[in-house]
Amino acid sequence: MSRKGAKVSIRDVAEEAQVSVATVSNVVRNRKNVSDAVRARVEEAINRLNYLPDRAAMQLREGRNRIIGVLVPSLDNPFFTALIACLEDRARKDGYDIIVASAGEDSELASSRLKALLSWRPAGMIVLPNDDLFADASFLDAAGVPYVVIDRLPHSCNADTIAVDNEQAATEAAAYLVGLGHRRLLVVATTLSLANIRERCAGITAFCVQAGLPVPTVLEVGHHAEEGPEVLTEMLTGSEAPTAIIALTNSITLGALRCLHQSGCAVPGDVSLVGYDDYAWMRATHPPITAISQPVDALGAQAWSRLMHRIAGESTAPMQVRLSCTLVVRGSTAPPRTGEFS
Amino acid sequence: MSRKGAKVSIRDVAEEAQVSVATVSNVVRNRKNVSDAVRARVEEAINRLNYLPDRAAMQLREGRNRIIGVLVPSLDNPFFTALIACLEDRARKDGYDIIVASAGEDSELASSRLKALLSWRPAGMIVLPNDDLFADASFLDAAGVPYVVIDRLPHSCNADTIAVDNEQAATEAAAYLVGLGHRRLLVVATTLSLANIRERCAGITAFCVQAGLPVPTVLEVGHHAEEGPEVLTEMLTGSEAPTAIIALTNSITLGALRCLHQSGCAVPGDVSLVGYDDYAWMRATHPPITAISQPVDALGAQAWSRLMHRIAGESTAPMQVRLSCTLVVRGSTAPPRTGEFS
DNA sequence: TCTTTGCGGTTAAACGTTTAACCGATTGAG
DNA sequence: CTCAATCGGTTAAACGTTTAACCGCAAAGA
Repeated sequence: MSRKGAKVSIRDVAEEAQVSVATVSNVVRNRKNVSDAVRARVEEAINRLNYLPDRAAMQLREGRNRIIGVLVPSLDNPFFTALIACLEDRARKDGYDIIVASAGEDSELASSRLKALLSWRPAGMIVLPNDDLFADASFLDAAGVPYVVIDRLPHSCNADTIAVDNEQAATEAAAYLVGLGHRRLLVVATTLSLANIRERCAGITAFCVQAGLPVPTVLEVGHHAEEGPEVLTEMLTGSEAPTAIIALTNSITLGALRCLHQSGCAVPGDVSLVGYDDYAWMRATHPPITAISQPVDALGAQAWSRLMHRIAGESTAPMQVRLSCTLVVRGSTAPPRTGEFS
Repeated sequence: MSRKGAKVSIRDVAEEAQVSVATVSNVVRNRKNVSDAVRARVEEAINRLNYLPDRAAMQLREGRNRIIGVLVPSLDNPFFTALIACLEDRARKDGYDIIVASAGEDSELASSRLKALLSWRPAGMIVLPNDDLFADASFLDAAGVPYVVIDRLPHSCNADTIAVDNEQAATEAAAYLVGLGHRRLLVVATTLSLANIRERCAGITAFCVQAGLPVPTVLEVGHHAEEGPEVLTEMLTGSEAPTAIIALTNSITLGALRCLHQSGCAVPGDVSLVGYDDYAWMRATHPPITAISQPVDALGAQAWSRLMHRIAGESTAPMQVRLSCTLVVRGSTAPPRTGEFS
C-alpha cells in the first residue's frame, strides 16, 4: 500500500519495476511485445502502488481522446436525465466518458457551459439547445468538433439532428380525441418560442382545421408549471370548459392533472387528458394517463451512433432524422360525458 | 474566423498578438501587470482565433484542479438525479466541474467506474455507494482524494458522511399511521441488504414494539418494482390485508400505488399509503400522496460544503451528519375504514 | 551620479503520458 | 561466416499549460 496522498505516476512504477517508463506504457496499453517476466514485474508494481494512468496527460499527448460533451437545458427534467442515462450507457460500452453540463434557460449561461465543455477538447458533442437559435453552433463549427443536436432543432442547421416527429405525434393524439367525440380541445404548452412545441401545436391545429373543427385554444404556462397554473384552473371552471386537454410536456401533464383535481373535474368523466412523455408515475395514477410516448432510448441511441460515425470520419451531408412517437391509450381518456356533438 | 478544425493553442495566440506565450497566459489568468495596449492586443487575438485554454494541459501542469467526481448507482432514479442537479449547481458557482458516473448495481462495475473517475485526478469525490461494504473506500484513501459519502453509509467508515435520519423518518410515519388507528401495517422495501433500508424498517419495528403492536410484515421486492410486484397484489387481497402501507423508496411507492389500483383497493378508503421521497407527481395524483420528504437539496449542499472544507485542507476528525426528514401529510392517509381496533 | 525599485515583458522548466527512433543481442537464411 | 531481421527493451521529443527566474529599462531616492 502506497503512502497516503502520494500521486503515483508512470515514473514511480518504472522505478519500482526496474524498467523504463516506455516499457510500463507498453504493458498497460499492450502495444509491443514485452517478455512475460517483465510484464509480470510491471503489473506487480502497478498493483503494489495502485497506479492509475493520468487522463489529463494522456489526453494532452494524444491530442483528443475519448470524451463526449453533453449539454442539456436542465437536470431536473426526467426526459433529459433519461436521455443522459441512455448516452452514458452507450458511452461506457464504447469506451468513452461523457461530461454533462446543464445550461438552464439562460442562453448566456449556455454559451459559457458550452465553452467549458469544449475546453476539454472532446471528441464530440451532443447538444440539446435551449432555444431555437442555437447561436453557439458556429462556435462548434469553428472548433471543428463533430456534434449532433437532439430534440430541439435550430432554425437553420447544417449539423446532424435527431428529433421526434412532433407533428405526427400531436396529430395522432388530436385524431384520437376527436374520434372519441371531443370537440372542445385545450392545448397546454410551456412556450411557443420553442420549435418542437410549435410543431406539436401545428399538428393539432392542422388536424382540427381539416376536420372542420374550430382551432383549439393554446395556453402558454411557462416552464415551471408542475404546481398547476391558476389560469388553467380558471379555464376549467368556465362555461366554455374544454372536454379534453392535450398537455405538450411532461411537466405540463403534471400541472394539468393537478389543476383537474383541484377544480374537482373527474378524469376522464368531465375532462379527458392526454399527457406527453411516458413515465412510470403515469401508469400508477388512477386512472392511468393516456400518453404520447417519446422514444427516448431510440433518440439517444441514434444520436450516439450518428456521432460515432462522424468521429470515425464520415463526411456525408448532415442527416435530419425524425423518430415517431406512439400514443399509449390508458384510462384518462374517454368519450365526452354529454352527447354534445357540434 | 479560424479555419475549420484547427485546434488553436496558446502558442497561436502568442504569435498572432506578437507576444510570448507567458504573456498570453498572464492575461487570461490575469496574474501579473500587463500593459493595457498588450492586453488589448492579446484579447483581440483570442477572440479572432476563438482560443479556448486546454483543460487537460492546465490540469497536468497544476497537478490537480477543479474537478469533482460523482459516483451514483443509477441515473434513472429521480433521487439521484435531483442530487446531481443540486451538486452541479454548487459546482458551477464554485468554479468546479463535476464528472458523473453511474455504477449500476454491480460492484464490479462500480470499482471500474470509480477508477475511471480517479484517473481524472479529481480534487474530490462524492460517492453514493451501491452497497454497504464500499470496499473501494480503501482505494480512495490510498489515492489521497478527499471524499464524502452520501445516503448509503458503509459499515465501517472513517470518512465524512451525510445521510438522512432514516429511523426518525420511518418512526414518524409509523407513529402517524398508528395514531390514525391503523394496526396492521405493511412495509414494502427494495432490499434489506442496504443499511438505510434496514434503518427505516428498524424505526417502524421499534415503534410498533414500544406501542405494544405486532411487528409489521416487511416485503422485499427488489429494485425494479415500478410495475407493481405480484406478491404485493396477493397480499392486498388476502384476508389479513394491511390497512396501511409504508413504501420505503420512491420506486416502491410507485409500485405500491399501482398494485393498490390494480387490486381495486381505494386509497385511503381501504388502505392508507405513505410514500418515500417527495416528487411533483405525488402532488398530482388523486388523492395526493402522504410522503416522507427527504431533504435532497440540503443533502447535496452539506455534502458539497463538507467536501470543500476537506479540499481546503481541514483535517479534523470525519463528521457523520444526519439530516431529518419531514412527513408531509396529504390525502392518501386516513383512519382505517372499520373500527377494528385490536 | 550611483544604486535601488518596480514595471512589463520573456525564457525555460516542469507536469505525466505516448511513440517514433534507436540499439544491442540473438536468431535464421544464404 | 556474414548479413539481415526480429526481439525486447531504452531514449528523448512532444503535447499545451503555468510560473519561477530572469532581464532591460525607466523612475526615484540617496
